[in-house]
Amino acid sequence: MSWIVVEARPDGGASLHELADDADVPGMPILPLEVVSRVEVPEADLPAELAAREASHPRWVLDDTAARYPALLAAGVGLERCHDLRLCHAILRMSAACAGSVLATSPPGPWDAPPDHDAWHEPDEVAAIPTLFDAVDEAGDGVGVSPVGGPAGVDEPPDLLAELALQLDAVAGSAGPGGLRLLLAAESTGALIAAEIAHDGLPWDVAEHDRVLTALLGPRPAPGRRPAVLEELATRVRTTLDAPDLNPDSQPHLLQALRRAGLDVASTSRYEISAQRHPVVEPLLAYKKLARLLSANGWTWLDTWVHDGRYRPDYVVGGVVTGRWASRGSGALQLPAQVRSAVRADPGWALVVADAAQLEPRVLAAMSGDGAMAAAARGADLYQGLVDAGAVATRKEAKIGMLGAIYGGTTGVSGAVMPRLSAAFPRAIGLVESAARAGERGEVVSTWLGRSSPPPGERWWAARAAGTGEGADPADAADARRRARDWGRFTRNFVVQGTAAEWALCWLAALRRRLRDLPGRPHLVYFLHDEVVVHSPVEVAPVVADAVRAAAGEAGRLLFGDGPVEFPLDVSVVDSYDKAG
DNA sequence: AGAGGTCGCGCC
DNA sequence: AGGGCGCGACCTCT
Repeated sequence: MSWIVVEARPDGGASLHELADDADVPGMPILPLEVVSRVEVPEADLPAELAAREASHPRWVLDDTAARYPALLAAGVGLERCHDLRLCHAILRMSAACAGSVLATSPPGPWDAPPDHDAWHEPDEVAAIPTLFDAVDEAGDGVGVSPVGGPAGVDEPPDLLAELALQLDAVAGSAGPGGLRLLLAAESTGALIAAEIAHDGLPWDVAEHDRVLTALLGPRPAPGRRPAVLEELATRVRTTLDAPDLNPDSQPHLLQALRRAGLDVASTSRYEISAQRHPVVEPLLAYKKLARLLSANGWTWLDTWVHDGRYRPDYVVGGVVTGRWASRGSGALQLPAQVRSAVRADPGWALVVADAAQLEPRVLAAMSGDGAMAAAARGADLYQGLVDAGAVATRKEAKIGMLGAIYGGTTGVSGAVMPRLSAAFPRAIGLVESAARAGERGEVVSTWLGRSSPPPGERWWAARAAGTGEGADPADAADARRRARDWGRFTRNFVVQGTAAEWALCWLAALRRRLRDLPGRPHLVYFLHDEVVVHSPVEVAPVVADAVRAAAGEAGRLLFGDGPVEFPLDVSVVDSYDKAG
């Protein structure tokens, strides 16, 4: 076996050597060739901005970035670019653009198996993440370097270069090779970024978080006890409902007590309760709000997820069917506004917080080529632009109408505004309507770069068969229609949400590259669908803010060329996250 | 005791 | 009367 040796350079890059199998190089991380290879990827059809770099920079081919890269980072090695075979395989298997390829038509193989997280970590080891030296020591029997898809030593290790060849073939023969290449590059860079964010961590002020909790809930109680403020609210709820033994955390009992007290509710949801006029509403809603804070982001969360002043989100790149990232364990994508003041830059550092304004409607305008909507999106406020264009009367109508168009809203204000939007912006609305109709027929839809939606499952087709035709039971027919509409809402949203996710990935990747050129090592510390946070030395922060904007422009050009749609950002330089925006 | 389902709600 | 998620609490079933 030959080995690739990755050697950290002082400038933060890495160099590599190929070694004989008995080589022993103390202090250097070593990976077997089957796990990581340096490969030059053909650059045909890449946008010019990428192609120039593609020619001169190596792209590391990894079987699974999430499994390999943390150890590299721990050893002080950063990779500039990679091709993640696992993530790219998943995209290409599903993509309608290469449905006829060998890759897509082969029976399921090891690259289709879900990643085995247990194989990455040795729970009994002191270090949660195995070091590369562990991998080398145990490589002889496969432990620690087990490939994706099967127990070590049982299956043949997947052949990385063979898989790469299949993937490149699938792309080259596809209907949209340029888009897919960009998508695969962006997805893979996302995998690098997710690991880098986990490595660096989001700076977190535990004392400030504790202050917030104490101010809202009272001092931290003994384990198993309610904080004083919550207990007080619970008592008020019990008294008001005349239910002395009520546990307000129990939905069935709470619903029972509410109905007995005369409230007209069918559930205990905040929405229903807030519509009632009753003295219990105020303390109960306050209770629910604070109980949520305590259970989701209270002291237990703090103890579990924040260490040494850093919160380390565990992102799952490609974890959502649309291409959005998911997260694992700590609710990284649901940090409530209440605790954002605890996200605090280190002394001498700042947070550069940026979010893309009305990203999804802008993406829809760009991908549909709707000139009228693009013109309305010229300013910083797209919704006001729709009003100024005369399409709708108020900004509120514009917002609800656009969200309805993207999410599939048909009732209320949303449904009422749709005909006017459709008349004013026929291509944009036509695109989402067409995606909805395709989904209702059970067809696959695709994003701008070529990520495809999953087809409906067996139950969907069975329900459709049962509900279609002359003699169908009316109940079956109604069920089939409902399922069709539901799936149409999913595919309608898929094309927009998925393309927005692609824009965001390109934005992240472009930003990361720009940050590498700046002094002081400003680095990404958080990502949330259409928002990024960069931790930066204070004196570099203004340049970082420029880089974030420039990266947004680059993302727009990468996806849509020099089209008319702009992607403005709201950028803030702050010392804590709550001050952004 | 533990697994799995439902609800409710946080984020976009 | 919307799309996508993850998580904790409770509850039920095994």
